[in-house]
Amino acid sequence: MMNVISDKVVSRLSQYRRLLSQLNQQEIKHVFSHRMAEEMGVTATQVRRDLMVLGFSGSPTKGYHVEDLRVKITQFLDGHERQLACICGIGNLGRAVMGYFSGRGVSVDVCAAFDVDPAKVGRAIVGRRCYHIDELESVCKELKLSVGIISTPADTAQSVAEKMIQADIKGILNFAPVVLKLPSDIYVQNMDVSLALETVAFFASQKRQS
Amino acid sequence: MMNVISDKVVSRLSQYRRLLSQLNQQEIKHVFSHRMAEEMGVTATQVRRDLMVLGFSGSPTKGYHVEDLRVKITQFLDGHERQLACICGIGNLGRAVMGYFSGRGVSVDVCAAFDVDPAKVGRAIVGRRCYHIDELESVCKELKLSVGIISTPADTAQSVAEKMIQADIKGILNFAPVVLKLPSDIYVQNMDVSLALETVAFFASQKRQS
DNA sequence: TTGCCGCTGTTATATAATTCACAAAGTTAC
DNA sequence: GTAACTTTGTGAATTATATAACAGCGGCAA
Ligand SMILES: NC(=O)c1ccc[n+]([C@@H]2O[C@H](COP(=O)([O-])OP(=O)(O)OC[C@H]3O[C@@H](n4cnc5c(N)ncnc54)[C@H](O)[C@@H]3O)[C@@H](O)[C@H]2O)c1
Ligand SMILES: NC(=O)c1ccc[n+]([C@@H]2O[C@H](COP(=O)([O-])OP(=O)(O)OC[C@H]3O[C@@H](n4cnc5c(N)ncnc54)[C@H](O)[C@@H]3O)[C@@H](O)[C@H]2O)c1
Repeated sequence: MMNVISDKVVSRLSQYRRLLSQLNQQEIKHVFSHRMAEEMGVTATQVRRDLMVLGFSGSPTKGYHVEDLRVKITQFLDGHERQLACICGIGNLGRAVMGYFSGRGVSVDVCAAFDVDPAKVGRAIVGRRCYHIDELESVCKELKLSVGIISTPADTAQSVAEKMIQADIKGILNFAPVVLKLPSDIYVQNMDVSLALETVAFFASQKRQS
Repeated sequence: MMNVISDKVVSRLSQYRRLLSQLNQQEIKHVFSHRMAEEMGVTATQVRRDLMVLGFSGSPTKGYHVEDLRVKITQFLDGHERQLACICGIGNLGRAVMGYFSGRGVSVDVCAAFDVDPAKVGRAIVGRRCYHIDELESVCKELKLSVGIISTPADTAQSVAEKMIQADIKGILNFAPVVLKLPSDIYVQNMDVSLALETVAFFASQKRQS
């Protein structure tokens, strides 16, 4: 079994890559861990530690080669093939997400949309055809999608997730405010905006008193 | 200084409250930690440990009183007054968030919107007037807002955050894919959807190989 | 050359978060 | 009444995560 890696490290690697792309555009060839750390709001030690998992070496005098490191991270994160995703629930949020990730050259491409609303099914949403949720399995298997995004109402999220699993999807990004009950071999990340907002509100009101 | 509490605990408390509201609607009066744990996908010990910070006691025979606990959590999280928030950047994502949190009876109310686009400023967005970003300080101070949501493009997020601080905002929920550089007395939570999606994609592709 | 200097890579340590384990206490069975 | 359960509350142990510490190396100044 492959050496286990925490999702925090993966997330930071993804952030490093983003930063490296920016540095690349600014024609910066080399960068020190301190610089990366400062831009990302972490410590230099953390940066070096994270990069250890890649087996990528920098030079003590020049730092890390920006483009080489970017490529190395991309190889590590994306493996070989580009990742494809689908999204279920093309409401207000779903449409925004779809518009953001569809097309533009980011590393994950959201290439299929699903809904149950007859007003949406069959029509094109931000340039992609919207399928009926019943077509999920066939479309996903055909396109070999491995990632699903749930932006349906909370009460349908569980059933949508189960349909995704039927369609061989292995990772889910869930915007619905529910805890999905799924087999442990499915990776789930919740993006619960309400929870996040309430957490921010709590600390904001605490800071207010001081 | 008040005993420090981690954001993870705050977030879970908020989730417990959500669950308790549901149980309340189902007319369930008492609940055991095991039940709550199962619904939330955590351990029973964690539930009890989290509830310790409230100083709320359950009964070994009946468990926790649903409504009393809900009220206790609400007092703890919201303090006394209802929290008010503003949102800057009424694009695709901002409009969705605005529509979701404006009005409906959740604990945080997004009651003011700001943008720079002349096509939006002055008009009503999902029932609320959209102000120009230059009015941020005066409006926020007048309404005593303490929370800000950033959904502007990445390259303007830092300047928007600084304007929020000028307006006495103490907590920020940031959707823009940048690390904000702010004084340490401002609480920031990043909702980086791209990072989350890439993280999910990574683990999905890993599961695929096994 | 020689002796610093600043950076990387990595081990050791510290802190944070979670789980284990169990005493205390109410309930039920009989 | 009391023995057997069940669950809470919480100190202790464990695990996860982040920081500190430092050896090793190459450049550079004198
Ligand atoms: N909009 C926000 O900013 C926001 C904030 C916090 C949480 N959320 C959560 O995100 C989710 C989506 O929010 P939204 O505002 O876009 O909701 P929405 O009501 O605008 O959209 C939901 C969409 O899902 C579709 N749908 C319903 N059942 C379906 C099914 N079984 N299969 C496929 N599609 C189905 C509906 O037809 C609709 O188009 C909700 O769970 C909501 O709680 C949204
Ligand atoms: N839409 C998504 O699903 C998604 C996903 C990941 C990240 N994001 C991030 O969220 C942010 C918003 O995304 P979006 O899709 O809504 O973008 P958008 O371009 O649709 O909207 C941006 C809005 O911000 C306004 N704006 C620009 N400068 C401003 C300023 N200085 N003050 C106030 N308003 C200003 C613009 O007029 C526009 O209305 C971006 O940073 C984006 O990277 C969005």
